[in-house]
Amino acid sequence: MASDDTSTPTPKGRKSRESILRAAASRFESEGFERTTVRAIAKDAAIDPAMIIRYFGSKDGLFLAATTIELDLPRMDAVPERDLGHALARHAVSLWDGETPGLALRILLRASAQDADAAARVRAVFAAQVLPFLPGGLADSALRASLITSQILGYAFGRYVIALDPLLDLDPEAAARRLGPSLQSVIDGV
Amino acid sequence: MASDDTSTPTPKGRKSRESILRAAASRFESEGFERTTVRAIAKDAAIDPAMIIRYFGSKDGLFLAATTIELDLPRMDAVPERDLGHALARHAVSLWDGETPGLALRILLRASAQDADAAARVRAVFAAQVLPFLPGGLADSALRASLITSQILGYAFGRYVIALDPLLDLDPEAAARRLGPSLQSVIDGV
DNA sequence: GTCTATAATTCGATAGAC
DNA sequence: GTCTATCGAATTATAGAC
Repeated sequence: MASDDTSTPTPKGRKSRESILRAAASRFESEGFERTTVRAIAKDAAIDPAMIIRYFGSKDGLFLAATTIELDLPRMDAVPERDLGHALARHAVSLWDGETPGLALRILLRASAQDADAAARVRAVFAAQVLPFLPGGLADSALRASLITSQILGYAFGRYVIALDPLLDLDPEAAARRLGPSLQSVIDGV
Repeated sequence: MASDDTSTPTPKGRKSRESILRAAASRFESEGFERTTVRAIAKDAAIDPAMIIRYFGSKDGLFLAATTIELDLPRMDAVPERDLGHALARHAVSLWDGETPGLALRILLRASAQDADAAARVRAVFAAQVLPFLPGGLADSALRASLITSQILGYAFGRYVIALDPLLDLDPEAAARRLGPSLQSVIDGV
């Protein structure tokens, strides 16, 4: 996966670049990486396929650009330990929904089922997002972080990939209310 | 996806058919459907690629044959409601591990991230496996079943797809012990 | 039942004109 | 910066000899 990128400072180039990224993200989300063709993205973006390679170097480079995620760690210092599950649930539910960074996360989740690099990036995201919020001195913190990660991934997978209807019907607050106790049980468990 | 299948009653044909299925399942699990080529399967099975098409009609047909799952519903009538989470966890953990039906489930899980049909089959499997074991008269049973499904899928995804190290280190009993309380909290929740 | 040879597509990526 | 034309590789699937 080459990460270099032809810089295009002109306004026109920038506009094309953005329309490519939008089209790519949409295709990657709905069809996955493998089944998405550069040609289809180009058609959606009303741009020549050759331009995509020019801008992003390769299909892999485009994928990287479309799934670069910058996450801001929320402040949870003030959250009492018994409310951590619900706080994490609220954070996760809102994170995965919407365009930024939800879309990139959903793309990455789907891709991680086929690509080892994408899987490694998912692991890295969660290692940075979950572990820091576990109470200090908690036993088995790495395992608990993995269990919490699994639950959040399961929620996202059930909702956005498998499309379990009852999950799709949940609004964010209701989802957090349902997810919270299960996350909390991981923290409270022996 | 054509499901017809050239019947091959001869012993030699049967043996070839089985070696193809073994090789296919192995490839599908480790590389996913898209990146697995009929040629690679044929090479693993020491058989000509044309034979695979002859036996299974198409790559899709082979995938179907390799992921046909027959699940026996465990008896849980005698399990008290407060132990249901742990019982479900034990059942799920052992189901996903091993060769039968674990291998087919793991293949299907990976494929469901890319293929809508596979996703539908995963939904169907869980609808049949989880819903019947929820206590009668429980409110929001469809939603609770989906939440339980999500947790189990998350566990499987974290362990077998993303490969979260702390989960890989768990033996079946320890995994069930960790998973149980979280599943139970879905049953106990308001 | 098995294999050789190849058809028919499709894809990512490149070269080069404008 | 954009597009036309095309290359070269890889794939599934088929036809037909043995």
